[in-house]
Amino acid sequence: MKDFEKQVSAVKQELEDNKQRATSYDVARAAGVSQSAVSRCFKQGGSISKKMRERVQKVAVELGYQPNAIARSLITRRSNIVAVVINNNTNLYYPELLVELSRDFNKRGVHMLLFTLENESDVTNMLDQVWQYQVDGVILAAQLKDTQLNFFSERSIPFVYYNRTTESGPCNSVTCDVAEGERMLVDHLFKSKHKRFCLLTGPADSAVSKKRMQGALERLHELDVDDIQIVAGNYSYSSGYQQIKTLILEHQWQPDAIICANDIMALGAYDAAIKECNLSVPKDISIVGFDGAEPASWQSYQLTTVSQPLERMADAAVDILMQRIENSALPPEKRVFSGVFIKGKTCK
Amino acid sequence: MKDFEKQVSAVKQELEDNKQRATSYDVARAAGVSQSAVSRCFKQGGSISKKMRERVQKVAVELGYQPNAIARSLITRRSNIVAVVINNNTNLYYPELLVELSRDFNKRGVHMLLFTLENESDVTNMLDQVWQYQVDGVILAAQLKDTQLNFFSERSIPFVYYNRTTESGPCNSVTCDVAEGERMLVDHLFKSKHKRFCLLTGPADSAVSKKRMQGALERLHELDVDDIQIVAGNYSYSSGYQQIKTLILEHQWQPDAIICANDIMALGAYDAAIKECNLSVPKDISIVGFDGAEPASWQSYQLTTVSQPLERMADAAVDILMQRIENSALPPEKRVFSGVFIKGKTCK
DNA sequence: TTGAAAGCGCTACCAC
DNA sequence: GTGGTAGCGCTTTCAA
Repeated sequence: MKDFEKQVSAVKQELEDNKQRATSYDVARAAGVSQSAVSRCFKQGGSISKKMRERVQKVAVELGYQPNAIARSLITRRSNIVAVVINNNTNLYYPELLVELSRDFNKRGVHMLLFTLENESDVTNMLDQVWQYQVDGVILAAQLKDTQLNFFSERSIPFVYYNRTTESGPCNSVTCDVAEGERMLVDHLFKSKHKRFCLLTGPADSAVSKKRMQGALERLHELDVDDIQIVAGNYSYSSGYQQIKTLILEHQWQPDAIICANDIMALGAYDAAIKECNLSVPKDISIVGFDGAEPASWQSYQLTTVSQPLERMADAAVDILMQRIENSALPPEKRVFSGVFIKGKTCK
Repeated sequence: MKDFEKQVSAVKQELEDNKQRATSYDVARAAGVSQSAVSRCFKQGGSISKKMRERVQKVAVELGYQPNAIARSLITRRSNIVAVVINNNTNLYYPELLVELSRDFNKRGVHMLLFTLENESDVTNMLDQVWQYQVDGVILAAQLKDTQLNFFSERSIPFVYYNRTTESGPCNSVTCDVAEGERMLVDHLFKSKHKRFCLLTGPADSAVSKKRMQGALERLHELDVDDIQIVAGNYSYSSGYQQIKTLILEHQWQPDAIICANDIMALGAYDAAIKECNLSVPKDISIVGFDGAEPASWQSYQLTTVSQPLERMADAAVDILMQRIENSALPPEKRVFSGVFIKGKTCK
């Protein structure tokens, strides 16, 4: 055994005895080089000779060495971690979003710290954590108060609002053109002679729902439709089901079109109309949603809806965020995508 | 203005000028105490007088100081971060899992680093990241090779296998008793005189699917049923739809019961039977799934299935993991939950 | 109870 | 290209 190998196994033994993880210093010792050399070896574009790199890498593998990301972050002030904040009581359209985001971030060597919000106290807690963990940036798929958004600006933490934006003032955001989408839906219904409209909303505190319903209402008013009933749901299948059942059977008010704030609720409305009210869709009543959620396309439903280009929106959010992380001087950017009208079979 | 306040605002100004984040040292300077005192103030059970605590906290708020979690982790060797690894091409039952886990972990002040796996290279990458980021523990809702699991053991990183377990040898795992669940389903079908069975599997590389199908098969064999056809799906709605359509229309083989590896695929099978094959469910054909996914309970479907106690399973996983993080000497533990039979309306 | 000093593992900068 | 040295922000001894 050569001296070199002897040294490596001695260090290895020592680490195992003390149940310690290998540090760059250990690798340096074992390889007989300086600690700086080890560091450079693991850094992109570090000036290092081929010989040295091979020598160090061999030892590193042998000792199971990987640079400690925590220590690195401490000095570079870059954690390579972004926070993704979602509001779990809203739209269940998000699971697919997470997969998309995760894919995009991983491609860039960035990791996702996940926060799911349930109530207001979770928000302040999340803000603290984001600050404590020095995350490089934040994707916000949850509504925050303006004062809470200021938290990020004050600390120069770049963030991107997903599926929502600020009304006044600039910020980074990625949204789907909701007004346009609702207009397509309303126009489609109006052209086929629908007269009595029911709007089934999401939770009262959902800005997304508010925006969507507002979009539909505006267009209806433009078209001089005024036979409109607004019913409060909460995005869930069962709320759609219950509310439509109640509206038609108990309140005896039967619309000829139901515009829902999201797809899942629309499916609940669909089932209620058919199973509870003995109506035929779309003959007796038309139903439209919004999102382009998976189940909406299932054969049993084939919902008429507007599909959000999820993948492109996620890409955009990641793109905007990463740009702002690399270069904090970049001005804010709002990217708006058009939804895609899906004809479906729930409108006559 | 008192000297004290003067000092605070001087430090504050300085930080703002340099766009720097407040450190414990800054707080110490502003409050006229030692840096150690500030540190103790933010540590649970740090020995510190009430007066000192108040003084420090007031300044900390003023300067927007929060301890830097990264620096803390470096020295405590505890990141308060756990990795959650999910396999995105499998069962879409997971979104709810994430919300559950997130809720549980947040309650304990622990954060989730999310990894979604798409292919084999993602696994090795994930392992590296887990190691680099010094995560305290791992929840594995994805199948890994035994050699990959060793990675964790060798480095004493506690992990919990979710919805899967090791056949041989101990490990921490939380599972649903699949064999028992499938037995309930098969018995239910058998009792109502079903004779010709189709098994619709998940992706070939899914251990969960394999386990479920195996459970069903074993019971069928015990009951001396041998008119069985196995069809390969991939967990998705469309695979269920296509495969059943093909089986019945093209291969002209019509089972009287279809046992699916998961719920979503069962819904696809259901729709195919009705829309494509003009069959009536459950009169002509019975269909069962596994999971207790949301859409399975929708009025249009009311699928007969076995529901996994998601919330309790998630709780258990978090519980087992956190215990191992606090005390690494704890022996491995496998917790098995019984699924709940949901009668539904897709079996005669 | 308090403060001084060491050091976690790394990168960044400097000479050489 | 290479090695020495300082120091990121914190916790943790150890004296006082």
